Amino acid sequence: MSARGASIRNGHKAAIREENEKAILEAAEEVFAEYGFSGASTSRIAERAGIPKANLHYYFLTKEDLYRRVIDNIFNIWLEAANSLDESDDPGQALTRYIHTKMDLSRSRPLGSKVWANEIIQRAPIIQDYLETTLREWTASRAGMIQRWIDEGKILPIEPRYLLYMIWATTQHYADFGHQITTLNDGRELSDEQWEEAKRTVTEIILRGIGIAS
Amino acid sequence: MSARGASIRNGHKAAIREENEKAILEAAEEVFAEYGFSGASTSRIAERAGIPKANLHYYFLTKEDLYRRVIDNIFNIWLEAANSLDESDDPGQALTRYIHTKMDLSRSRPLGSKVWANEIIQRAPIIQDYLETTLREWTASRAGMIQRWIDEGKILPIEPRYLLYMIWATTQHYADFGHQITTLNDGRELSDEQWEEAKRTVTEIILRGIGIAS
DNA sequence: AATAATCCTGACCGATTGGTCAGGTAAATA
DNA sequence: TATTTACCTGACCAATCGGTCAGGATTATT
Repeated sequence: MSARGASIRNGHKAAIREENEKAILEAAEEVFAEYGFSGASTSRIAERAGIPKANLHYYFLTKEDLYRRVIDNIFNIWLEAANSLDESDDPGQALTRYIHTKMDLSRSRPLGSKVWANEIIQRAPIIQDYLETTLREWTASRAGMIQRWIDEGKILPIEPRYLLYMIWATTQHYADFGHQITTLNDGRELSDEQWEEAKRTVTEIILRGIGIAS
Repeated sequence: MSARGASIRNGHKAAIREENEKAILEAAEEVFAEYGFSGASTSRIAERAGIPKANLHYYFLTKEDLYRRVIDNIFNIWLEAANSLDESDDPGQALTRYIHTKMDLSRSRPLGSKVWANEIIQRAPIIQDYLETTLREWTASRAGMIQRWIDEGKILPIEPRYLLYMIWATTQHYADFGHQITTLNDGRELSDEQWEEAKRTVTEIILRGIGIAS
């Protein structure tokens, strides 16, 4: 236990801190994803992290502190993925890359998407400021980019915002409603092949839908 | 109070029962939509319904009973809307009607959509049997219908299930993520005109995306 | 070896949870 | 009018909630 990875580089105490915070944050993401902020209990999070509740409160003063840390992590991952919709001459390339990135994220980090969904459904009591600053600016800039594609005749005239919402909705659906999709797939999670076909279908419909031949 | 509507037809007692159950169910839908099953508290529901908590437990034995009634109502409304995707020769007509119905439902009954979303995110602890019976059958039948359209060359070959998921995701997004959409609309809810444009955009992209010229 | 800093946790706190119950009030029935 | 039935609720219950705290254990520093 005392000779693992970070513990050598950072000293024993620092390593313990690192490990425990990580365990708590992972457990918290699970529980917040499933039950939302109010429905989640710190004792359940502590139990899933394998530590006493009092120890959880040693690392994170309050439930809200912990929640904010989880949301921060998710938002940063989301921001990174958002950059894949970059300024590009070719809307087909840019949108394909963005949709694929978001679909991959829905598969690799479904919990983050669920925490976000819960937070929005509850009217964003914690992250409203994110929505009004970072997200609003990002959306405006990307909507402007799409509008330019329209003005240059590269895609058909559609309201850019509703296209963005459609991409968000469709890709995140595979995370947030993953349980429903699994159930409708006879209880089995989508296989690699099915996942690829879903990505292809989603991308094709959207690109063709805005007038890009694939 | 004693001379209103149903009270005349059904007697005073029956009218009281009707009114109270309705008030409780409406309050419950609000609270369950916002906080999910575990996060919702019966005292909060009772308070919002304007009655003492003990009276709520007179009409609904347990929190789960009440939740089931709310879910039942929502599922029936959903089933009714689902029929708008009927057997039809013309996929363009059928899908347009279905998408419009689902969009209208997202606007008129956003709470129901949110309760459903919460339930699925929590892995459907209560309604798993619905998913495995009614929803599974409905989906299979509709997927078959879409496949026939493909076989007849009426639409492009895409996996029917992923088209259905796309329609569900996109339309329900306007209910579940309504707060985010409002925030990105400078804090104002979508106007009638914006709503119509959203419907039009969604319908156009999907229909064109599967090869139906509009 | 002594001291300081950090990690850890059982026991506890007041508040809230879902739910019960005895007993009261009002309306329907006889 | 008398009696049955249904509606209503303040007070209460054990369990759980988020959070605190005193004090022990371990590691780092001097």
